Amino acid sequence: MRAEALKGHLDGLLLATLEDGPQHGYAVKEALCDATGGKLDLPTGTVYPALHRLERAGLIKGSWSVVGGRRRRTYELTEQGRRSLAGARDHWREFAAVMSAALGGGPWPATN
Amino acid sequence: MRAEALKGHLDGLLLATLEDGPQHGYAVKEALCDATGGKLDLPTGTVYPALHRLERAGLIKGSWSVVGGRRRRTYELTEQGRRSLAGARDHWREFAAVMSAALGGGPWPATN
DNA sequence: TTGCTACATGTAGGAACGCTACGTATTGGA
DNA sequence: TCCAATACGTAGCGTTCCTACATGTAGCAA
Repeated sequence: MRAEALKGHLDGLLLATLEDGPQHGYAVKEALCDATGGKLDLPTGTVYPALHRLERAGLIKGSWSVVGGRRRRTYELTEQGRRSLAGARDHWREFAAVMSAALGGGPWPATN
Repeated sequence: MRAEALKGHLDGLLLATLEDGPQHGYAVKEALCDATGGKLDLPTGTVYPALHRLERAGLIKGSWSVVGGRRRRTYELTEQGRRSLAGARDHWREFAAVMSAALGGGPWPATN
């Protein structure tokens, strides 16, 4: 996976991962890895700053806790984050349509 | 269309536009705009530097000419560029699959 | 008890990319 | 005469993600 390919699309992925319930950062990273069959194994230096950015933007809300002697920062979607996620999905659909139209080679890949 | 969304995907679009035959920069920009129903109206400050980059990378080859009193730099795909385009299509398919898997909200948008 | 791995969070610095804003020049229509 | 469309270009900026490093706990194996 090219490094730059993700640019501008990471926020939506993080928000989507938090849609099913609150998660701490490391769990979000693992969930994304699992959901994509290991194809999206983000470095922590990518995940944590992105979560901080989302929190500053008011899209997620974090709170500290301690589980098993390890401190955790658990994040949950805010109402604004939920709206932003819906927007991200719309934008992705439009972007993917534009890319497929311009890139050619078949309108849509097989659902494999 | 978000500004950052395109990052890392522009090269493939430009190469795909040149696949059907040589084009000059401005025509490439127009072709992309047409192919996407005006949704991808790239500024010239994006197109020209990108073409220069592709030429430096050896993926396209440019030559000057004058048409109607206006100087043009016409670009055509190199063999390496053709291979790169095929790779870009593969990468896009994989990236789109990963995004759709992680973003949720339906596996693939309708083919509209 | 030493060492390693997994878990869990964080920052500093850098590289890449696309955009904004500008500049230059010609053609042709209002 | 003025402006839009055509056609090319660059400088500088902001954003983003990555690499590399730092910190600390828990648990397991040697």
